[in-house]
Amino acid sequence: MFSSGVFLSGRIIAHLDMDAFYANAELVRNPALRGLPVAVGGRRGMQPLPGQRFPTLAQYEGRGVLTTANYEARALGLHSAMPTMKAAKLAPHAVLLPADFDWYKTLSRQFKTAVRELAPNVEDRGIDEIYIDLTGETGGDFEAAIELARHLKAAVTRATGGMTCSVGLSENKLTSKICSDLQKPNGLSVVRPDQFQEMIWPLPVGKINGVGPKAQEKLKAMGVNSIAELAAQPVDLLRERFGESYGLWMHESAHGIDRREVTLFSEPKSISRETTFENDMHVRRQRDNLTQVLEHLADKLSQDLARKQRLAKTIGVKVRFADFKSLTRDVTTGLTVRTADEVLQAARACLKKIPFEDKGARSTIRLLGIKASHLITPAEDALEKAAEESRRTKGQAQLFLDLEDAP
DNA sequence: TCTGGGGTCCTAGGACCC
DNA sequence: TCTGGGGTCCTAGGACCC
Repeated sequence: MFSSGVFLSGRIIAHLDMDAFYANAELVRNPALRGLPVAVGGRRGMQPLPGQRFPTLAQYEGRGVLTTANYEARALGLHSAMPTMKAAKLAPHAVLLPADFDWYKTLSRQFKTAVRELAPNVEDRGIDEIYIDLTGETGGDFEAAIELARHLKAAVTRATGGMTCSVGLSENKLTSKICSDLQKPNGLSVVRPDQFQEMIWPLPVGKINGVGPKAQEKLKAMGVNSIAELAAQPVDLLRERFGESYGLWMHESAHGIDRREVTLFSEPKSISRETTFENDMHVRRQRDNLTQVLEHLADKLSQDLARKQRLAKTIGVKVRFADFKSLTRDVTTGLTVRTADEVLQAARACLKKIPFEDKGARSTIRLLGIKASHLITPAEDALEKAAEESRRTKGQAQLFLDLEDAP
């Protein structure tokens, strides 16, 4: 029998974050990279120059940003989301490898499977991160959780051929996420319920997952930089400045309150494909190229829909102009969309709504994308069609009745 | 140094219906 | 002839995250 204490005690949630995931994934299959500064990014097909073992940033030409830099590369000032050309100026001799998502997904599955074998309550947060509810495994005891976390870390390293991760332990997702970042790489950090103020309050507000650059800027203007300073703000003031729900959320976050559960499954809400061109394209003069791109995106998107067994009620397009301003347009037709042709047709209808011009800012684009949303399963689609059919026939029956009633 | 690609959630206005 | 308030759906944009 469980003692009632188990139910009265708080939760224990772990946040597990793989260290420099893509870069370290490359090291796993190519140990010769060990010790070298390695960045992942750029386009496919880069070859090492003659006499060199690996392609380097210096030889990169074109658009894009780094997706990851390992710790050796970070020491040279590189970081993810840095424009590749800027990185090349900073560290021309760093190794640059193109992203190989199939390989990263393989390793991702491996580490998640290893974790689930020890603790099954896992929430996916993308390719390299998970939350784990350890309440059941530990009875809410932090010493037991630390022990289990050590096992989890070892299992992850074994399952991935030597990759490390950092783990945060606390009573909720918000705090564990902050906490896993306290010691990196290969860290294990704990924030017990009575340690929130001592350990988290001194940190900058940007450490809260959900407080981004815009909110930080606004808070700074109010004289709020640390989480402690945010916690000291009257909740009404935050609601006034940031909106009802975001203001309240900020206030609660600053006080370590987060009731969100670890969710084991979630339905996909949208599926999209987009691409940035090597060179900007003129919407009229390069119409044929753009058509090809659109067809390719529609093709890929319909494959994604098929793989995930979904149909879309809404299709949207996204365009980014040469000046980086973006526009979106979407359509909901009342029909569900599935095939490449159907996606393409809907996407064309969306594009018709975009105010392109012959010259100037609205004439040249750098990105084109298609998005499917309001997704339903084939079973739901069949149900809705049946319901529609029944409404229609009922409507007809009603019409007949009305006619019969008529004199 | 010009800025990738895949997502989620929230807000706000207008249409439309009751 | 003027005037409600609420609910839901659609659309566009923006902030944020990995």
